[in-house]
Amino acid sequence: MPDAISPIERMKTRPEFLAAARSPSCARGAIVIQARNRADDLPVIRVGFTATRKIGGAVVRNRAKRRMREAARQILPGLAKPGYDYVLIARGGAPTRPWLRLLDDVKSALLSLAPDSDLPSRAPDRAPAP
RNA sequence: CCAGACGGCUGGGCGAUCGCGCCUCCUUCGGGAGGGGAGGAAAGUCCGGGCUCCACCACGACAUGGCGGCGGGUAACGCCCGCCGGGGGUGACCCCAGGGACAGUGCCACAGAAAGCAAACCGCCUCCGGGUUCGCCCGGCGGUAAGGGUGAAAGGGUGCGGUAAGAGCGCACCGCGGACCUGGCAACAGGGACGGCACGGCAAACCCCGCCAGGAGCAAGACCGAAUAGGGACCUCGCGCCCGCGCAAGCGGGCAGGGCUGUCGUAGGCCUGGGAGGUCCGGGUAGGUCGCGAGAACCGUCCCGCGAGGGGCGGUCCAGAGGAAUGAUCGUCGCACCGGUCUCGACCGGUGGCACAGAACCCGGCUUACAGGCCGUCUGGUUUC
Repeated sequence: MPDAISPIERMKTRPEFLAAARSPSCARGAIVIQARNRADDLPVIRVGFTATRKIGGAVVRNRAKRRMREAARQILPGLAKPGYDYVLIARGGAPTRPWLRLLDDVKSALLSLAPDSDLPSRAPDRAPAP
């Protein structure tokens, strides 16, 4: 059933990111995820990645984006909702966090942001790994 | 073997499974196959160029900024090489903004009498006058710069002679200036008649001299080009009344009408005297394409040169993104660290250990960052033969 798999696209322009920034977010471990219901009829899932200069230089930022991109490639097809935009923001531990823990962070954050869960209250930030 | 100096290289290896962007080919348009995909600094953006557009389109002058031993290399440089001079080191070697102070102006703190025309604070000495306890003391006209003291620096230094005391006053050596000679393309080096010491330092103070520089930058710039709004031309429909010109189309003027004059009424002034639809044209925004990688290229080799480098021949094609690919995970080996065993050199186990760091138009440099490892040349010391 190929029609059940929604296409995943990349977000590229600044207005898209700004729109997502006003949406509910959830911080888990080394990442923060913002989810926005675009409220249009297109079933596509869109993803964007952000790593600010606060976490390091170009090497660290690129590494964080690559790991988030790989994690999104593995996790999103099962947990993302069609018609939504997701923005993954790297926190300090994103380049060095163990890979399986990083996958757990993404899964957990996506489940918290699922539209079924009432109360979009932000979960308290889990303490970073020791 | 130890310590050190200099130059160069490297920047984890192999494999498996997924994946990314680019190019070529195939395709049943779902995709598939193949190729190639970060650095020595890609960094800082500090110099020099290429390439674009703008300006002047010739050159010069001025201003501003930079550079500054000499010769060479180079497209060019503030870079590099060789040499010279000065300084440091036992040495290999390292360091130096290293033009001009008789073109001019200015400054030299503190201390000191005096800091640039030379002078004289404490002193020293002849002579004159006075005093005297006969050691000398006081005052004056002069001579002098040896000694003292200050300073970063006090108008050559040491010694001998000389003198009333002194003084390049004379002499020797050293230092300084130096016509000229020799060597060198030159910076400069060696010698040096003679001069008898006259000429202090600061140009990273202004300045002078010589040389070099127009400005902005790939978000440069070129091409294609929607939608919407606005501009122009043409066509169709519409266009109250009066006057003038005209056969007509139409043009001009006036009035009505509309707008503005904060609002309403009245009066006045100014502007306009109109609209709708369609087709086409040009400018131009979003967006797209180019610029965008075969070159001051890389590899090998030969020749020239001490070297930087230059030349010949042969071969190779080697990243081109645009919220930005070049990755993720695992295994194994290597290295490091920790723990244990022990036949002291290995073995076993563990590690959330393995440098600095990511192309963005492209080259040549400089500077800065960098775990570990490798190679070469040389110096000093030590041991053995």
